[in-house]
Amino acid sequence: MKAKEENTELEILNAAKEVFQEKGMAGSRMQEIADKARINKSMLHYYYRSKQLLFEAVFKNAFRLLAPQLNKVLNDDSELFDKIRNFTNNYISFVIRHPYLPNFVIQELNKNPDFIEKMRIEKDFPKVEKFKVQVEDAITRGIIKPIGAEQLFINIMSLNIFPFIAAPLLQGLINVEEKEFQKLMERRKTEVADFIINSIRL
Amino acid sequence: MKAKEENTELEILNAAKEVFQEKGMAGSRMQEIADKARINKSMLHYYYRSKQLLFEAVFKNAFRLLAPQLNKVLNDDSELFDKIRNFTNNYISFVIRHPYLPNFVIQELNKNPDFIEKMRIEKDFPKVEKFKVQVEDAITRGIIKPIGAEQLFINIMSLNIFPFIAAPLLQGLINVEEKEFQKLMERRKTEVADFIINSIRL
DNA sequence: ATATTTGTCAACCAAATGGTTGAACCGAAT
DNA sequence: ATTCGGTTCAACCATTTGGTTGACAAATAT
Repeated sequence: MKAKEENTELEILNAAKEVFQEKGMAGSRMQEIADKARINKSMLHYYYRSKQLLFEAVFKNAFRLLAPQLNKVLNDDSELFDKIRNFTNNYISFVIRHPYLPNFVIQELNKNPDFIEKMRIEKDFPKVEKFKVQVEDAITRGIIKPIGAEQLFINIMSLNIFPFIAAPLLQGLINVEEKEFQKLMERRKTEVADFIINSIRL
Repeated sequence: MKAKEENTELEILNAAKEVFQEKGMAGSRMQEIADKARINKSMLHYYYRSKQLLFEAVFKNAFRLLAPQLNKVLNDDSELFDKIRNFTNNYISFVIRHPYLPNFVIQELNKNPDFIEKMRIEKDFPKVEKFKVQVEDAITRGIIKPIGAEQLFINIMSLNIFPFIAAPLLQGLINVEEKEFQKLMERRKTEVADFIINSIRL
């Protein structure tokens, strides 16, 4: 019965992912997850004991998916400008594959800031140190203007992540349909990198 | 008994604001709002009929508070660079006064994109047209490099709003305490404006 | 083949939750 | 003093919700 067991467990995790990421912890219902996984509600508790634990499993999975993306900026050996261009160009593809994920992680971290400490233990938890060295090095070598690595990192994240988090608001303000907004996002793949590099290049 | 009536109604709205903005629609409990307003739960329904309507009252209020901030970028007569510096410098003060507000608006708009249409009717709903003219004018006058007004607007919003929305995540990644993070945000008041202007200035 | 463990479900359960009701209360007008 | 409209609350109510139980089926081990 091994196959089936793992199957059900995974089926639950996938259903839970969909529901939790779309509606958040508070807005999600165990029944909806069970329905989506096409199993009985008892099964959820059989495999994950409680809503809280199921949620944490989903959250950890989500974070483990997001972390490598952040590490592309923080812990990659490529040259700074390439790195910025690469991340910016790739992030949109990531969002298309996991539309609710970044916002989900950010929101639940807002409601439960302690989670970040639990995540820090993980071996691939993104750290800023290496990036900091790289930025400071680029500054001393006269490649970019002086800027705090933290600020630059925040800027890269902001410019890439925010438009997707605030999509409905921005669509409303700019007054474009979803299709047109997607085109704007598509153009950002290159424009945002240029925007950043223009700003820091010497 | 007029005074008391308005008092209770306002007291409810304030309590509801606090609870809704911190926990979102789904995570909020009518009882908690009643407790915070120091009144009976029945009063909530007496004045606002249902959770949904109370929520919408809070949301509209929140949006009406946020709109003027956005209009400082979109519908202000000041010169482009001043405008960017001004907005960037002021936005942090706004967030300190209303820490949960921007995220609240964005989140609930995500869960209910139709809300933006209801808001568009309001007379001070921010529109991008005027800003667009200003940016295109600055481009033809050779003051800034070519850039879509929409992209520039998204960039300004991203760089200013995102750090507060993702504060717990960013704090975790950069590995600083709240105090230190606040200092980073304080520095952004000027640095973000420079970052933007550096990027677009000719 | 038999016992044992593992997986699945329908039926339940207690607590929480949004909402309702009816009576009491209060200030103002008659 | 009485009436009357608006205000307040305690007690209720129906439904939802996370979670449990006990029986049964399906594998696995003996």
